[in-house]
Amino acid sequence: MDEAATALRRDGSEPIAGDTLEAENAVYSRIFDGIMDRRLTPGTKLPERELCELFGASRSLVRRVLQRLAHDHVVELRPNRGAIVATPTPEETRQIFEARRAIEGALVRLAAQHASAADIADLRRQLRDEHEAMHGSDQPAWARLASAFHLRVARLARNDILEKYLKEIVSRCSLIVALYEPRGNAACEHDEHARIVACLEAGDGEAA
Amino acid sequence: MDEAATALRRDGSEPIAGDTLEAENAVYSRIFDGIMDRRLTPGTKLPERELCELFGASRSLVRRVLQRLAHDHVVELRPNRGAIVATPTPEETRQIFEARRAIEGALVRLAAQHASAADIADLRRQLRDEHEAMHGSDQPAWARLASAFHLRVARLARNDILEKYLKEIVSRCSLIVALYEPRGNAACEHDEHARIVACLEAGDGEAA
DNA sequence: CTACATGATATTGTCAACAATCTGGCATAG
DNA sequence: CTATGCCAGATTGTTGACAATATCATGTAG
Repeated sequence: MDEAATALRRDGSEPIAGDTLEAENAVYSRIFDGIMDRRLTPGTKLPERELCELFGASRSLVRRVLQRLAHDHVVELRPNRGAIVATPTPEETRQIFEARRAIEGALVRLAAQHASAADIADLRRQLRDEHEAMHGSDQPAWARLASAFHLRVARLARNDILEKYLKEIVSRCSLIVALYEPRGNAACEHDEHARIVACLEAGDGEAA
Repeated sequence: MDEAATALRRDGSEPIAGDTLEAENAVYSRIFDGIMDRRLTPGTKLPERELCELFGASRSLVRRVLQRLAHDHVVELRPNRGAIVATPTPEETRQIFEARRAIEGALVRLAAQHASAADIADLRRQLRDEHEAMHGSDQPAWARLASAFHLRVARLARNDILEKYLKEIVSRCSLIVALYEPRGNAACEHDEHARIVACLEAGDGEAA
């Protein structure tokens, strides 16, 4: 019944220690990453006591982290009934994809304006890793790299606000694929990524 | 010294009561509105004790509200030094306007797809009020109506995510004009609003 | 007069006990 | 057999006291 605990133990991280703020961010990240990697799937209960023991953290800290995750729409906070990993409804799913399309489009346009040669080189290197992982059998690594690609392009846009929005939306997409695609099928094509890099290099932002 | 308290008392609202969650939302709204109306200006301190007494709320509730506002980037939470109304830096200002342009563009496109005749009628009515307020001398009302217009268009897009993002960004814009435009000058033209409505009616979303 | 240390006060951060609410099993009635 | 009511245990929500830290005035040395 300690589903969350066993899932969270498999992340190979260090125990949490140090400054309070540091610790809070660490707990946040470990749960967030657990969701991104689909070790924590939609509907999984996140009992406070369990998280406290697992991370050696106080209840108030765990509580703050859960509220942050709730604000990011990655967990759902049901009054008096505890937190669970969020399960997007079909309507939410539609809106999430729509919003993603809109924001990623804006980001790519901005990235095209700001990208330097070095940035493009980094991106190509990333692309090569992705290619290898795709042909290798390391499926989870593939998925991680593929979404990292999107976030990297976002960073090139030099707009922290839109970047943060995309990060939030990507994490919600992760919930959706966990829900509706039991087998982790390819979400987006590798070739598309390559084409986007080419367009960025040409400074053509209209290739969204 | 009770700058925040005096500013917040001028909102003509009822005292807070009822369910805890309800009360939390009420406190959140009153502070948020205070910032939107520029009664609370950037840099204003928001001491916990003062807010507790003013709203008759517990410290933990006030604390949660401040964390929410901090997550919205409307207040800044300085460890051990309390909360203040956020003061956007020039770089943040640039990013905020850039993000606003991007998101509002996406929203208008979507609104054009979804808007019904009744929606357009509502919008025109809103526009008329705005027009009156502009020619009358009620400057604060004018500002409120003008930003309400943007949020109404956003609602027509039928995308809660992008709508929430715009709301966040609009509130940060409010901070910016409070900072950089001591006199509350016109932020955007009334005629532009009229043109946008016309484009929506024609179903032409490319008029951003 | 300025700069810096010092201590009293005020404010925020943390924790642990208590209260309120939900969960799940069991008994009972239909 | 299903449905309903109820009780014990577990979980979450809230409060108030205490600890840690910052603020500000005062005093002192340069």
